[in-house]
Amino acid sequence: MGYDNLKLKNQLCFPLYACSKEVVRKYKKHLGKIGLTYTQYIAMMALWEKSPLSVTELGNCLYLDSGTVTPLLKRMEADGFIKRTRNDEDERTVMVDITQKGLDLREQAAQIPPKVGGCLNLSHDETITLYKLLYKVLNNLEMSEDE
Amino acid sequence: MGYDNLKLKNQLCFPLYACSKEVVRKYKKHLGKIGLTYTQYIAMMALWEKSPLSVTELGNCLYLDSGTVTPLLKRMEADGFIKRTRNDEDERTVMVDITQKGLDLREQAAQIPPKVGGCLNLSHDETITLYKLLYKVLNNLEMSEDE
DNA sequence: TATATTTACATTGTGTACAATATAATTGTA
DNA sequence: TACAATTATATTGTACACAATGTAAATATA
Repeated sequence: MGYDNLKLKNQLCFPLYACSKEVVRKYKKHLGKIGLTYTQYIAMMALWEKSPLSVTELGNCLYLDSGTVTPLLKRMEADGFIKRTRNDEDERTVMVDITQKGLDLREQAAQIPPKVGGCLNLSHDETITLYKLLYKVLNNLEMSEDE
Repeated sequence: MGYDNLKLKNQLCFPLYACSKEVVRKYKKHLGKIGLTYTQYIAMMALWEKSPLSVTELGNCLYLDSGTVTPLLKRMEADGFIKRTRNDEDERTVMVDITQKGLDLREQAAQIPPKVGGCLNLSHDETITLYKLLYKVLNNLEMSEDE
């Protein structure tokens, strides 16, 4: 009985990948109504809390690189949610600020997490356990950058 | 203290999304050497185990829709890993088979999961717990298709 | 202070990912 | 058996996602 570790059922990565995709898909249905994609939504969450942020800082918060963040921010600026300004002190860095339109979105966005959370149907303990395990993996992966 | 449920730290979906992305990134580094992307890799896993599969069946296995699967399979066919054949009995369905080149890949692919698994650094119990919680969420999301 | 290095973003190219739509084959039904 | 409805796949358009590369500004060093 060979190749057991190549069965989808025996993978940890596959349910992780599929689960992430399905949760994001669920979010998208709600986010579409307020004009955000999922990636734009997590960018707004970072900015609602810590604006202004540089492009690099935002990318680090979200585990995204500049090839993703730059076009993402351009679309968000075109939609009027944020503003990008090149820093006066260091002309290399671009600062990202929220506009009033971006701030106004917060009220409606706050309704969404409980709706999606309800679909997951986990107990409080299960939620905490899953949360901790995910961050544990995330941290462990950062440790082993080299391999 | 408003909008606590909009902080990245308080989200479950965000570590899920980030974790999935980082694990896939880790896989990619190994998969590149054998000429596969991550999505192609999980498609091969499904096919190694259950080939032949129709496009729809494969899409269901992987939680992917035809807009993703069709171009994916076309690239894999161009690379010589699989073969697509329109079914004789039902001309609507396309059957996907593995080629010899695709079969030969299995040996090298089998080396990869333990390498990535090592980076996750979870105990046996933690791995089982995470696995079960991910499938629980995945199943619960399928139940609540409507909302 | 000239030059090498580093840093911060941006660009390019390839490959997903999915909603919405289109198309052709099959099946159900009057 | 015509024709409507369904099914299976493909196409289109938009938006990530990242590796590799490019570029300009800032910093370090001889």
